[in-house]
Amino acid sequence: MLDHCSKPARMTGMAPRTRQSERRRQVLTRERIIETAVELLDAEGEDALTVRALTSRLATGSGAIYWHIGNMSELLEAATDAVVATALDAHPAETAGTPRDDIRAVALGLFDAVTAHPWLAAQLATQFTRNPWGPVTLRIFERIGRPVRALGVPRADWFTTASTLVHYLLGATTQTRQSDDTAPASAADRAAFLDTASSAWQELDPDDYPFIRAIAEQMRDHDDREQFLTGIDLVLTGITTLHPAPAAEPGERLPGPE
Amino acid sequence: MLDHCSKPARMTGMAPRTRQSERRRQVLTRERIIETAVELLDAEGEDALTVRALTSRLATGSGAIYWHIGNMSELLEAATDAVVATALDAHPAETAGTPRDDIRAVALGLFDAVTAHPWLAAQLATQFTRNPWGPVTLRIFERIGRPVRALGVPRADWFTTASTLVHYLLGATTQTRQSDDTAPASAADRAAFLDTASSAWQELDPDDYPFIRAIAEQMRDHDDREQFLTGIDLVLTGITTLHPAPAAEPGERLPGPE
DNA sequence: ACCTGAACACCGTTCAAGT
DNA sequence: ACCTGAACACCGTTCAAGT
Repeated sequence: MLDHCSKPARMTGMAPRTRQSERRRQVLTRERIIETAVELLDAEGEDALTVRALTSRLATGSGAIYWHIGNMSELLEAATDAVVATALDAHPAETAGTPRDDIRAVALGLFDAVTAHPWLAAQLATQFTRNPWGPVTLRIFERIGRPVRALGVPRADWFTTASTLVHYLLGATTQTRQSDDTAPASAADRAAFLDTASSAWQELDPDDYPFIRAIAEQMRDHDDREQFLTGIDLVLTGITTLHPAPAAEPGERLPGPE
Repeated sequence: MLDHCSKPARMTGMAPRTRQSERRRQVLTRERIIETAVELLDAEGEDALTVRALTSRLATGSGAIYWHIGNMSELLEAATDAVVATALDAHPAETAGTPRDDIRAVALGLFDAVTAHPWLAAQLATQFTRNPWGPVTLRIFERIGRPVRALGVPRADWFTTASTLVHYLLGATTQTRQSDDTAPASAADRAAFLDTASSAWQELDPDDYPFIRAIAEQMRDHDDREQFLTGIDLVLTGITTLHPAPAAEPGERLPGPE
């Protein structure tokens, strides 16, 4: 008989077994803490997620939180992972037609998640740098990798190709938003922001920033989502140019080598 | 006559005028604070940069810091910008031959800076998400944009093309490193890390993570720098495929349209 | 103009103690 | 096993006061 739990917060993915049917509104679980964290982040932004705020929302003490969760950055990771998971599940890869569509679906899922949860961009970036092969990265990588394989990319290039796509994806989703954490920008706010930025760019020193000055108007008129998809297409073009796909009927499912 | 400085920390790029020749070792300036911040970050990692640590290194009070600097995140931005600036200056764009070489030079400059300053990856990511068009992004964008233009990309696509490249670049540099902040990983540490990660991947559920399992060995044997450059080439291939360059002598300098 | 440093209003985390 | 909540060791930032 092993003492399976003398130190807390270890069994990461496992809900504590419920003996009868417990009123879930009352029991404190890891899942409930994560849920509440996401609510707090959505409602009041990243700075509002403190253990004190959690304890008051959950009507417990800080010790209770730490019994379930380990520490704050673990909670942030779990919250990010949860949101990313549902974002990716929103577009199940099997549904779409071509591998290209699958990749676009994953990309748009992430993009929409970031606009729905303004705190997510910063957390994705943090997760990605602090824990490059943590659950969040792994999840995205897997979802991108499958269509990369189906695209007909040779096995030896799977890792490199998927990495490139994921890197672009993370870079792009991560820059996508200029609102502050609490108030998702309205369309008007956004236009105003782009307008002032664009004007500021035109005032830059012509010797230091000729290129920025040259694209100032383009940037004012650009649409983030569209630009995002164009970038994906550019990377996909690179992939299919370097690794021309084996001939196949359009819409047919490619199993990929091996 | 205008009172140019009733509120502090406003004249961002301007050194306070020195009347005679002041012993610079003694005067506290914005630049000296930034320098010290970088030293602190390099030596002890991101968590070690506190205003208390700064005051003791600089032998002042916290108020002195705030007279020059505004707040902590402004300091972080300035430190990041300073390091990025010298990283990009290490490979002046004019030196290299083709636009492709210029782009690679910028990319490698950033890559090397991130490995030399382990805290930089996280800060780049933060700067990029919190302040998408701040000085750091602008600087990189300009440096990438010039060769994009020289590549012969049509004017209408300058912004989109440069964005894609920058997004990939940031994503890739940002994931590049798994050491903790204080101890840059030795080659052996790195190999051990990749080895355990690779093994862990092989243990993943075959239903949930077939792709990750399939690339586990590739990832163990991969080299970050090489993978980084391969990604750049892939994106460049996408660019030149979508926008074939006008014919020109190899090595000849293209001014770009307009 | 520039700097001091005590004080304020927070943090995350721990841990003896309860049930 | 699970939770309480006071206490600890920090933070960034402010501001009256000095020169």
